[in-house]
Amino acid sequence: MKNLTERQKKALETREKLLAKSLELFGKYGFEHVSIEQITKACNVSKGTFYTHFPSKYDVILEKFKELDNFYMTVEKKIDSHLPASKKILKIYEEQMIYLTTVAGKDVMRTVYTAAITNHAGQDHYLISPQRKIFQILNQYVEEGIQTGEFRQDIEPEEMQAVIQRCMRANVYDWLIHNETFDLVKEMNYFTAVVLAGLQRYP
Amino acid sequence: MKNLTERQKKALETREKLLAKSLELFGKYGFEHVSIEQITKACNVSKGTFYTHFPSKYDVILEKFKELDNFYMTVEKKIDSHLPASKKILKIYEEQMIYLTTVAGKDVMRTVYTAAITNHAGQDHYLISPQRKIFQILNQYVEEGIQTGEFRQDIEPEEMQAVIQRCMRANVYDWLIHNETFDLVKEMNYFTAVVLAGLQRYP
DNA sequence: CACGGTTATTGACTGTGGTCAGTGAATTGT
DNA sequence: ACAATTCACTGACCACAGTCAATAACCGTG
Repeated sequence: MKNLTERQKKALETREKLLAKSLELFGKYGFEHVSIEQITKACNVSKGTFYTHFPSKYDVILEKFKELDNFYMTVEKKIDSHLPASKKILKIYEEQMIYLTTVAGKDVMRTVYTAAITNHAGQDHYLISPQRKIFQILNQYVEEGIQTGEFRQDIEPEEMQAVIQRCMRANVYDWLIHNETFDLVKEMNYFTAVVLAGLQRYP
Repeated sequence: MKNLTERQKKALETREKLLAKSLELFGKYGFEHVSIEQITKACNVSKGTFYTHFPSKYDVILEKFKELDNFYMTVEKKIDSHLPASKKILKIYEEQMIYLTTVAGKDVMRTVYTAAITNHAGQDHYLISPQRKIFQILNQYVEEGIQTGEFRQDIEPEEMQAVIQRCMRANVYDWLIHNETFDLVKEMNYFTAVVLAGLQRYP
């Protein structure tokens, strides 16, 4: 990490400067009210430089979004391991939604969820990448729930995991398309509770 | 409808021509690979003319999408009124998903679902408009299910309706972000079955 | 018919995301 | 130390969605 040439260090500096300034301006004026020119002028570099460091305007946002995933490392530890799987899932989703509304913000999420749809590259979007920590945690909870007999036994774990994950996107998407008056934390709790009831073995 | 001046008839003709040609080209090359110039040139009108008839490129697609809603009028009649509410919901969703994949197409839906997110007008998008026939039908089924005691009694009808509607968007959205190998009809059936199980009174 | 108002139409223009051939300074090889 | 090469950086350029002042064809009214 430290064996960089002078030139590479300069380049990295430029990149960091662009990244920081981009996020600052996006935060201040909103993603689509900030032009690349505005960013590069504020950093005293040319427009082309932006594109040597980022494939597109959108990728800056994605970078921030990916970084957010680190957050889940800490959340996992906050969850009491003795809780039943369904409670763990509800809890981690609640924490996530609080985070999305207060830290990430609607603008970042809007951008990510839009880009996932208009993804023209061959492979799937990061949004559904199995690499994401949040999915690894959730998948583990689901398996746990099946093994302890808390959840139904007639559904394959992979399918149950897909259902749980879709559940998350459903609520975030609805949050994004509703103008205000949509309490993401509350809605997520409500919706997920219903889904979890559907996954539970009847008592 | 017939008391139109010569001029208005010509204008309407232009509009129809633009609409038809747009949809033809979108179908052939994909929404974002067709430019407004391309459309207007093919219709022998100027670029500005397009914008006197449509607020934006996207609105042409929305027009088609709205028209699709007429489809539900006929579907409703196909459903056996003696079925339990949950079966009716599953059935109408199945019909809808078949329609979306075979008639509407991923490109149209992608456009609509993207526009719903990036909606900057004050009001909500057509996608969640209570005016939509499909929602009126679904809401009726839900109320039916509550009244007959098929569904839980501890959830407000509005909330249950919101859950059912979100269920639909969840599956369509996931269909849009997955590259191929996503069977919308099957996934919808699966997911909705779980949600309906969660809404049912335990036997 | 004539004339004033209406409105569909035009196309040059703007703003913006993204491209790319060219440049020169840092780096590497000898 | 010098030449060859790499690559961060430049800015003119392109494509395209959307705008708008000007125009001309048409309309209703006297």
